[in-house]
Amino acid sequence: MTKNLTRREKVKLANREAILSAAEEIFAEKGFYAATVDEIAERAEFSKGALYTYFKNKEDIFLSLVLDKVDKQKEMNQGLGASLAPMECIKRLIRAHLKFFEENKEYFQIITSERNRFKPGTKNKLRRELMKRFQSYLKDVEGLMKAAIDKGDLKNLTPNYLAIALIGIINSFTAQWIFTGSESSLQEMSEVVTKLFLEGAKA
Amino acid sequence: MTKNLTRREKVKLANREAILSAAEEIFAEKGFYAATVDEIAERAEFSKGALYTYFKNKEDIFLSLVLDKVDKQKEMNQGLGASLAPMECIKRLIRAHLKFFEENKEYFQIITSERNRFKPGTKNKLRRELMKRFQSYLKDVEGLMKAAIDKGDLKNLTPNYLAIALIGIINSFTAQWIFTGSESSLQEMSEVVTKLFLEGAKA
DNA sequence: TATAAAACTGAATAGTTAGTCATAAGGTAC
DNA sequence: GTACCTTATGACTAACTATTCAGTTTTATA
Repeated sequence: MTKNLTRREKVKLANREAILSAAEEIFAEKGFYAATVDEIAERAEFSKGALYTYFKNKEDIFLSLVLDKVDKQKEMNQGLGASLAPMECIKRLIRAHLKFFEENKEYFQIITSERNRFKPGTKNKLRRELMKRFQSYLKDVEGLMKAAIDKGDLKNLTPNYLAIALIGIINSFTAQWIFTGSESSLQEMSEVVTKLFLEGAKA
Repeated sequence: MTKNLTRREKVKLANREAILSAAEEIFAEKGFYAATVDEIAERAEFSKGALYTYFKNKEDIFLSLVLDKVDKQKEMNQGLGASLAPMECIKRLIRAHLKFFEENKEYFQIITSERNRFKPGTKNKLRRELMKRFQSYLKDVEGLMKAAIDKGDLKNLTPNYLAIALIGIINSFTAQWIFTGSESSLQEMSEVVTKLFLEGAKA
């Protein structure tokens, strides 16, 4: 699918990816404001000026990056088979989420750090787009919860609350995994997370 | 207890609080780097120079603020009666947490945004202190979980995981509450949160 | 009220950084 | 090989911001 591109176009695309990848690391480590364009350029092995032929400005780098990842995550969700029994779907969702964050921990750090700044009221088109996708993402999980409730698999609670709780547990495990040095495997937490979410803590 | 302070000392203390309160709003809104000392000074109705008679520098303002709040939160935890049955304790912990975040949403925003930057390796004394207190905070919740397990009230899972899950659910509800405009009461979520944590989602 | 100490002010300083642009290098097509 | 076009470079600019400090105002005391 990356075919019927000229050599030049392919190089351009690869360079773009390299810049985004460098930016991901820097933004994760320092946050949007403390990260400098110079540093991103250096890590990507380009001059600063070159970055501006790929992206309009620093914010454009940032938002392109996050947008790409949000889409990848959403794609992943769709790929986990809505045809399955809702319950099985939820188990897979948990595993897929943990896998995604394990493979994209910089992204996780970026969104947890910067989500506050995506709040309503912003004029920027990309930011609005991003907010829209965050919301649509939550809605997807909610939809899954609703299906499971209708099937009688889950308690009849507001799907929104179920989704918030599940995402919260996943995020919390991910954050702690990162904080403690990301040494073990995050995916291995799937069973505990699933058990805690479905069965609860009570004996 | 604020007695046997001279008038001057009392004013000084009040001013310090005012500056921290202004800083809290600005830091929550913009994050540490994007917040400017000018803006904090203006909101606190002081000149920029005056801030430097109260605090060593911008970071000192920030860390003093967070340290104060961490301590308040810890204090709150201790105040909820360790003598009670563990189960009752957990219920109160959930309510107390939600209440605290409802009353300190700026603090919540600040720590979720900046926690990444508190990671190991920092030389700064205050930062290390802060990290230590975060850890000790998690340990407190873990201790509670352990007590409840020993009593046979909770499943025999790693207390660390139980604590992570509960904190995750609470944080997630808080984040969503803030994201959607903080209009309803967050404390009212206590029952849902408790139910989800203890009973789980499964029907 | 006079005096000294404390606290405040805001302009000046020193440093940083996003973004630009004239110039150079590299690639493409004939 | 040459003329042309695309991309890369990095010094430069303009703007911003943390911190300082000399001079001013306020407060406490006697």
